[in-house]
Amino acid sequence: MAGGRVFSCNNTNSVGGSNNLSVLLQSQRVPSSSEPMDPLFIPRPGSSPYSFSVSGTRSMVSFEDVHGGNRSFFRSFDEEENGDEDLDDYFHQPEKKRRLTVDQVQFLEKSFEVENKLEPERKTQLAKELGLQPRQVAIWFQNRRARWKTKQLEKDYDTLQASFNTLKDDYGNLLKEKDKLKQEVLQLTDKLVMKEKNNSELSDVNTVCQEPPQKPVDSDSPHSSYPFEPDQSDTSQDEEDNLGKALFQPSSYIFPKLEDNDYSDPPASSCSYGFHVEDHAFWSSAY
DNA sequence: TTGTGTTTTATTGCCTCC
DNA sequence: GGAGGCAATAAAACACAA
Repeated sequence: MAGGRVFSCNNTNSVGGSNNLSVLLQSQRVPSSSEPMDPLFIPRPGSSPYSFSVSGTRSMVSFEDVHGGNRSFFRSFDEEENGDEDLDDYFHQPEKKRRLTVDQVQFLEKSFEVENKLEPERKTQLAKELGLQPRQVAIWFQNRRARWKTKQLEKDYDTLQASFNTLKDDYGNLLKEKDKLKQEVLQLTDKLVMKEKNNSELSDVNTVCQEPPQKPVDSDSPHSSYPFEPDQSDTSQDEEDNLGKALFQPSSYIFPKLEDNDYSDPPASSCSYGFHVEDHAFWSSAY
């Protein structure tokens, strides 16, 4: 193991330590689990740094720069438990990594919830309260922030995954909708073509059966191509004819043949649907 | 009991800020 | 330049199946 710090003071609570510790702490104020902690988690004046129960896990406490009170605290426990012969081992063991007690961790967790950054004052205070080195507290917060960040990343990943799936579904639905609409447009186009075909056949029959026009053809007349127009007063019918004519003039188609990719790149104006510029003018005047 | 994977504590080196 | 944060990593402690 790298590093030269010695946090020795091996206190393995699993050796019946919790019970002894409880006895030892009987005279001290032990908050119940339901008792709310100080909001900033700076323990009350006069309360002991060990005023929490140790719930029997295998945990150890290290304390390098708090030899005074804390060491004597644990010496009391260990002397009771193991006797003097263990003390030498106790204080001369090679350095080992020590887990914090459950309560120390709980304390730190609460404090972390309040604020995940550690100002020097709070660090010192927490260290004092928990009987740890300030550096240990700092390290704990650092590692805790790293764990929090990892969790957060996992959450973010899940969120992104979920919204990706939603978007994917939406896209699939839109594709289906697009195909459906495309089919509809094709059907309507066919219908219109058929209708126009019938109309023009009917018109041919009329031309054959009727006599030539009596009136001279006015070349300036807007209806010059329709010499057999009905009464001029019937403007509605006239407009209808013009509309039908405009719709199927080669230069101004309203329903162009749809190519496979004609939706992939929307036109400059998504409302044009393949109209020529002059067709827009026509529609403006027609309505 | 042991092998193995996971979690926790701690170090190191680099970076940023004051 | 020192303090503090972070990422990467080591290593001890722990959990658990076989």
